Amino acid sequence: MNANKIPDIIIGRLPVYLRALQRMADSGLKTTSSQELGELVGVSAAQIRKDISQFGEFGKQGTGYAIVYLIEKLRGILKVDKIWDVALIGAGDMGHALAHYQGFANRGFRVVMVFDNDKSKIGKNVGEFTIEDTAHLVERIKPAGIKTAMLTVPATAAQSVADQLIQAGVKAILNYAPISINVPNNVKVQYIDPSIHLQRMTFYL
Amino acid sequence: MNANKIPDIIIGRLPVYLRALQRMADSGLKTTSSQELGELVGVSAAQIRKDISQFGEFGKQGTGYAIVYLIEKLRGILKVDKIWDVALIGAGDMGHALAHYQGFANRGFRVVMVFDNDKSKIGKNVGEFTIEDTAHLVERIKPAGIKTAMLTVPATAAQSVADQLIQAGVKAILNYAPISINVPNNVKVQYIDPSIHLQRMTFYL
DNA sequence: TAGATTGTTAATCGATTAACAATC
DNA sequence: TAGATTGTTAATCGATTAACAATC
Repeated sequence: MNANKIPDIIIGRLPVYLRALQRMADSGLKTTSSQELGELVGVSAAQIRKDISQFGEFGKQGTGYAIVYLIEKLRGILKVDKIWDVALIGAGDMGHALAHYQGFANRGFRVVMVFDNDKSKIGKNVGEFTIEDTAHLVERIKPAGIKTAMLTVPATAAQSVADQLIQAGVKAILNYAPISINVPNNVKVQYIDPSIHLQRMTFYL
Repeated sequence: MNANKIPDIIIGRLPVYLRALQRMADSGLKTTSSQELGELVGVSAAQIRKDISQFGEFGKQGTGYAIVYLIEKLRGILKVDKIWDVALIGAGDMGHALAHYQGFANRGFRVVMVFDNDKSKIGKNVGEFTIEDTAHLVERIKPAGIKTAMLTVPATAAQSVADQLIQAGVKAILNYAPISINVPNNVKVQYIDPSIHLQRMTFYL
């Protein structure tokens, strides 16, 4: 298994498989098949098998995959068998929702810091966090060794905050700002923009 | 131009082009090239040209694309040259953030109804909306002709709410619930799950 | 005109599917 | 054993890139 050779499109499907498997495990199921999992997530059985087999032989002919075992393997592959500290920049409505979000538990992440550049917000609390000044972002994130951040600032601020995050050593940015940002090759960005996602569907209406 | 022949992966890039073009227009630019736009959004110039040329000849040799004209065309293609009414189901933190979200303006959408099944929330206000009972979802959405909805309910409720939305005639669902849902072929779903997006990046850390 | 840039073709590259031997 | 299902190969399908004539 050489990470460099695995297509990113396969990596993108693994978290979806993992989510479905965890749900199966929660409901008490012990084993599943590529066909059953495929129906659940909307992917062909052949593709499920091909994707998983990139990383090892985790199934058994005749019986399929042991769910808990496969979950362990996928968590290891995706490196979410540990908890990643996440910095949140932008304490608007979306930032608040993410600071309170329960969906990071057991998925490998926890928010540990919240920043904003609005003087009227700095020092206030969001859930269990005290909003810090974005001006201190680098000096706070770098020594903490934080590699992951979520960006919920206005589009106009996104690139400059992203630059600071990169300077602070962040290598993965989940960008909620409605703008494409430029980052070095060794930094990953994922985009969440509800308008973009909706516009992708209206074409078919 | 036959919609059925356009690959979905191209449709998925058009909103990103549109977003960048609108930003260019806002900053006063008049024309752009496939190369300039490509650098901005992280796509090759050849791909930009190929994607756009699926729908017509919108550029000019030597000078490139007139930004406002291309915006008009893309908005027409994506059918966001009108405003789509959107129903929001789930008035938790994420639902509140989306109800207040300013980012739908000028992008083709507006939230018009908010539902929840929590008796303690029904009747309360979220921004300009009064939270309605999910039990009345079909009878409210269907006569209003709403085709687009956002789902911010718990995973356990997602499939049954999706079924009701489909019954109400909704054809496009933006699903924030952390679970894959099954829908008929003529209904589109897009998924937003911050943990999934983060897990897609931790592989590379 | 000379330079720039499109739209499109052909070539390349990559992803998905079908099929089946291996084997639990 | 018989049935089920994996892992993998080869074939198919689809997407991206490179290159360039057309032309603004």
